[in-house]
Amino acid sequence: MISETAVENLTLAQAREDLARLASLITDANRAYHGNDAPDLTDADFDAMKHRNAAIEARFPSLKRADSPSDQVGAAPSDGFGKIKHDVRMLSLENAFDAADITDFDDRVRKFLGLSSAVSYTAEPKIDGLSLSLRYVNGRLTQPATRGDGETGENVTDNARTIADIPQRLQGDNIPALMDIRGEVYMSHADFAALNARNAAKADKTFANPRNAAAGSLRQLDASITASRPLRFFAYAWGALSDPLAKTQSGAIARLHDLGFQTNPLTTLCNGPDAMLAQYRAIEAQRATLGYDIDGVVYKVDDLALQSRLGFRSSTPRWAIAHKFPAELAWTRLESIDIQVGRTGALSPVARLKPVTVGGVVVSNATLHNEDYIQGRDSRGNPIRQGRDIRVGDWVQVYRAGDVIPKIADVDLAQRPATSTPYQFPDLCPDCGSPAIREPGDAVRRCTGGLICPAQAVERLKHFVARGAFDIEGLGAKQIEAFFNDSDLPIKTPADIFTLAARDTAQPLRKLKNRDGWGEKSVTNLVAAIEDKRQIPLNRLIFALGIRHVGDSSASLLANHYTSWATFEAAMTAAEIGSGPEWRDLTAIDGVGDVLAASLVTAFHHPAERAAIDALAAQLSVQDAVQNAPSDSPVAGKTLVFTGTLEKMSRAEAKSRAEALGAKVAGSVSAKTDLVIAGPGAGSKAKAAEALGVAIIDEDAWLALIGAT
DNA sequence: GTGCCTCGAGTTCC
DNA sequence: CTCGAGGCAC
Repeated sequence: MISETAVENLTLAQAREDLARLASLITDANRAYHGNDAPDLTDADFDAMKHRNAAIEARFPSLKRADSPSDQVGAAPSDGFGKIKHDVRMLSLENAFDAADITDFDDRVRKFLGLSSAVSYTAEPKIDGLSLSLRYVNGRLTQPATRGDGETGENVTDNARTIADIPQRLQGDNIPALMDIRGEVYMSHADFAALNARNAAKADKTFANPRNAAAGSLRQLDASITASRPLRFFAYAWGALSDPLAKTQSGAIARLHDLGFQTNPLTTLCNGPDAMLAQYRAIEAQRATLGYDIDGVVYKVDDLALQSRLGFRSSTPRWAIAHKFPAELAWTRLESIDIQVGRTGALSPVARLKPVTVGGVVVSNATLHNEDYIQGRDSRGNPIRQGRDIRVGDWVQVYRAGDVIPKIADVDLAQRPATSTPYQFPDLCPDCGSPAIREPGDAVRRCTGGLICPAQAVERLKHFVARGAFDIEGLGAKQIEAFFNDSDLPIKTPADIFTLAARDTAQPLRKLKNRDGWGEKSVTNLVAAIEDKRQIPLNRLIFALGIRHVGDSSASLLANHYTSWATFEAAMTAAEIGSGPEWRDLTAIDGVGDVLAASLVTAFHHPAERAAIDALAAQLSVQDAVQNAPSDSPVAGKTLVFTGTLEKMSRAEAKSRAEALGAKVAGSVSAKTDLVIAGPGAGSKAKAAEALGVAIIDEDAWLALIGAT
């Protein structure tokens, strides 16, 4: 696909056409790469396309497109970086946007800990860069990794070694044998401006903002290029440590500084929310003169013992929060409203905007959530945007929520065309024409077509191959779309994926390798990737089915409860909604309520859906769930029930501690309960425990049991 | 019944 | 990342 007319022989018109084609191909390939989708192209093909694009641009500078791929950040494919699994996950932070969010945060912290006195927090600027985890073994830098998805990052060793702020070797005594030090790589305003000026002079690509410049520089495959880019680093956190750094967050930061790291000089200690908010205002006032980008202030509970008691929610720590500065805003025109159909049939309106730059990024789409949101109301009927509705043709104010998702903040009624009419939300599915119904009390309107609706079917398949589900390499969203519409070798249901190779072999013509852009090699790879997933853990299979209300976490609950596919499938088949032993067993799972249970049972009783599930299961070898008892704690694997008032810690804390030790915390006492921890005022649960002969201990005995003081 | 806390679902741009 | 809503504690 790259062998075309030599660049020097191109006519102007051909060149223009070629640039447009290359721009789209390269953009798609970049997207596929970064989205972990199908790698449609080999690196060699990708490089060839970029070279051709650059060559044509060099010969016809006037034709260079506004969206030229040579200007795209992060366009370099970076196959050269190895993957590194973080020992301790790199989490994100909960966000706060106003003073009330901060006082709420402080209230939650104190409530969780059962403290009425003030808590001390560190406050530091939130650097707008990219986070990096640096591993030091015996004081020597061994392995710097990017954040990645939090679980697994990329090894950027050579690049990180070129950053002056990152010590190769730590200073001082008593350096822990193993340390993962975390912080932010960033570029100063001055260095960013100089880099762009230098690049512009060389007709090289310029960067939209310092963050992109830092990210692009760190991801260079050639470390000498990274070395020529002036990157900096602030240390502010840590992962795995063989010895603690200090007893407090502020002490640990001071220690990091002593070890030779740069730490942010604006880090201060605040006693309670008033001091935190004062520091927020102080940092905001200095924002313009700092010389580097920050996007808010981060507060962390100072006492590390309290941090560890607070622990983590599924993806954020309870002991920290990011107080974000107000988002950047931009006005543009709303050109049209499109409706997308999701895998559950949800009709989601999307605003198509006249492209506008917001916070250094060109935005052309924005989410409109649902019908009410367009009309200017939230789900409770309260006005948003002072109740102003959104119409096609309006001037709208766009921002990027959390600096990512474009949303519409406001509408300029003075600019509204006199002819405009309120947006009419469709009541038929735009894809299959089935009625789209809004259940009472529901915010979304859903297509009732089910598997009949092609949009729903495709979205379900995309979910099936997504990360967390089957995660089949080389079979991403784009390939799913293509196979769904393929007349020779269609994939219409999950089972079709696993019969693909056999169907291909059965054909005399072997269509697979003759698909556009496909060859022997890509076929072998795809077939191998599919075979690789024929063995699948039970929880992944349950999640992949795409049953409404069954996400990642509920799928694991179900897998751990039923252990095997045979047991699970039999229980779902036998269950009746609202009654019977299977229903009671299902809804007794902590975290499974009536709605989720009904959704599961309905799916297994629906003839077409059931047929698809059976056909799929027949293709697979499902791995039983392994009960993991990670700790040797006496409560590991036990089911506990707390009742009455706990005096030394809150209920939430007791639950999270017990779970960290491998115990399951249930809400009510049953024959499966191993132990009841009863505080003063325990009533019916303690009685039930006595009746069932379940062991009962008091809070002090419980604390002794888990070795807490 | 009310008020948290989490999870699920949908979305954008790199 | 955000919103809605499910699930559970009080």
